[in-house]
Amino acid sequence: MALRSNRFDDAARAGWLYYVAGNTQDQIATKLGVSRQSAQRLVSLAVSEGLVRVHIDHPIANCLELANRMREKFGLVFCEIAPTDPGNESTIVGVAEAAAQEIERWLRKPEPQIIAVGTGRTLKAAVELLPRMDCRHHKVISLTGNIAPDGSAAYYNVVFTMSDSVNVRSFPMPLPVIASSPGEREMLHQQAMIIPTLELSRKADVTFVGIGEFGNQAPLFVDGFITEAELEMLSAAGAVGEIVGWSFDADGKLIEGITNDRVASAPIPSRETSLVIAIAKGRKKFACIAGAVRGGLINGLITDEETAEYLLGMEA
Amino acid sequence: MALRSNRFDDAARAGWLYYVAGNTQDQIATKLGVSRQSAQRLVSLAVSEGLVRVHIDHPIANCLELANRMREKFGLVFCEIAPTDPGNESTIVGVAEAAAQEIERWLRKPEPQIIAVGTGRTLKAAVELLPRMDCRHHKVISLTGNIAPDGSAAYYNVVFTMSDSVNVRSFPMPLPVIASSPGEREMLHQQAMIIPTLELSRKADVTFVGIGEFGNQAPLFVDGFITEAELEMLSAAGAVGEIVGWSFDADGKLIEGITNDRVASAPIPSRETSLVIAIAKGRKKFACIAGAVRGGLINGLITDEETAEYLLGMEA
DNA sequence: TCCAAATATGAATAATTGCTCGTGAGCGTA
DNA sequence: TACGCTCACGAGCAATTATTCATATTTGGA
Repeated sequence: MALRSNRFDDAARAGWLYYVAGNTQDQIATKLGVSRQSAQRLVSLAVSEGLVRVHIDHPIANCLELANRMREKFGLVFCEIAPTDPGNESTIVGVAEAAAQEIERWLRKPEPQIIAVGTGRTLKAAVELLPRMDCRHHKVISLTGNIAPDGSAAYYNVVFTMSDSVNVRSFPMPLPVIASSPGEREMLHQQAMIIPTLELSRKADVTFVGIGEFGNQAPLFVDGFITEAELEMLSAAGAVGEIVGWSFDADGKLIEGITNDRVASAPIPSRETSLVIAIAKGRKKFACIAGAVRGGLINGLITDEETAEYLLGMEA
Repeated sequence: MALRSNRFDDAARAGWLYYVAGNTQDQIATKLGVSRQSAQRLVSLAVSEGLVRVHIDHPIANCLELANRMREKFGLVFCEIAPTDPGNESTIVGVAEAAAQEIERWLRKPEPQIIAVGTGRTLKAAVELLPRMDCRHHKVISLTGNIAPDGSAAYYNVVFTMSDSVNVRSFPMPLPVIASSPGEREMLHQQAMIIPTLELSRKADVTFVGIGEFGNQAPLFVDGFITEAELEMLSAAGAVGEIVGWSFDADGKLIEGITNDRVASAPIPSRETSLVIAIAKGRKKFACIAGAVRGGLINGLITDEETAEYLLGMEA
């Protein structure tokens, strides 16, 4: 441990000398008394371990304008657009960074906040970008269960990742994501450990969720929360996307039955009294993001230029 | 203007693609439709214009420990130590970054704050690092006059620099730094525009100041606020440093007379009721920083490892 | 309209950075 | 002790980035 933290210390120092003080790796090597290659490794370790945080302090005009038009067209309370990296469809680093920024903004508030979180790859990436901070006065509530179908801890659950860097009172949900029957879901929700968490989720000041798409890459299916048969039934019933397990159609209306009568997640908090911010981008998600905004399942959105342009281009 | 902002927009986008999305400059050139050289220039423009902000999210153990020992030894309420770049004595980028961080922390507070600021190169560098933000609810007060001896605006005044990026209610002092006589100083302080500003400075929640050293590089002298004769008289009287024009000796006691009876700056706010943070580092400043902490002229300090080690090594 | 100064561009080249790979030290195990 | 494994190290080389310089192109005046 001492070794490890010493290594990180060196990495941080190398990163500082490189990015902040503007030394070359050669100079750093001399100053730290290591070889140039080692200095290079320290710098790259600092980057890969997220010790080095970069952000661009300039509002890119196109992003601002798209955000305004999005708020206008879809009546969003909050909208933030990150640049798109053309030709790199899969990178989520832009929206993750923007989301981290926004989550941090909430965490910095001195008044105690109730922050609810869903799941998802992008959300998880965002949470990993959070700086170390001490926020004991806030509460972070997971809207969804953290038990994977095989009984292990669900990988894309976000609450635990957050506690790596942020000291906050957290309320995970020791539940599966989708119960085996409506009755079981009822029973689970009666548990003493769950009731106060559900209660808190209803009072969330702000909620951050991902949006899962349908299709053969559907995260609900890929992660094993639903079977292929259920996936097909849901698709046949018009499902295009899902938020914390609640499947909805192209108009953002929740699908009746199938899996929705046994989703063990808390309901999406009210958009009347709180801000529900979705973080999602990319072509595969166009339809489900469109559904979520159309149906008012969310009133905040963090996405990228390409997605915003698609959403603004489509029929209202 | 459109061109300029467009250029900055491109630079920001190039910087984003480079530092955040991790593209090479070649890829950026293709994506932005410019030559590789132009892409390189855009990236470097983004850096030099401060559009790219880097910071290290890892507490370097040695810096933390030094800060603790500083607080202990000198009874400081606040102390922050930035890494030293060995062999680059002159760089102030480390403490400037740390200071910017702390100023930003105050500016982010939702409750209205009264923030007083002094002058100095390091403080100015720190303020230039502030991100764009909207803080209409705070007030920023200059403790010192902003009129240079030749009648122009004093270059190292900080309030105007701050308004470049931060939208805040600012209260500059349209005064010289040192009046020609005690009587003139009295008269100036009776002006209707000055009285409320002086009043506010007394109620500051936090104050950020630089510390000027004496010697032939003394900023007070170099910037023409005092004559060579005055500099020598002050030195002979034991002056080792100066905060917003108030000269003090090695024990941090204000010098009597000479220039101190006509300094037109507001007094340094009370350390009983507010936090007075000095930002200073470097060998030339060892003596004056030591004086300021010994005499309790300040109760907060942002400096670097080398300076902290010197201060901790000396006789209390 | 024309000229001069300032500015931007791309080619060439120099400097820096990143990667691969072979070596050897450290370490646990048979 | 010998063996095999992992891992950090640095040499060498490939890739990327920064700078310089000569040449256009724009801009602001007369």
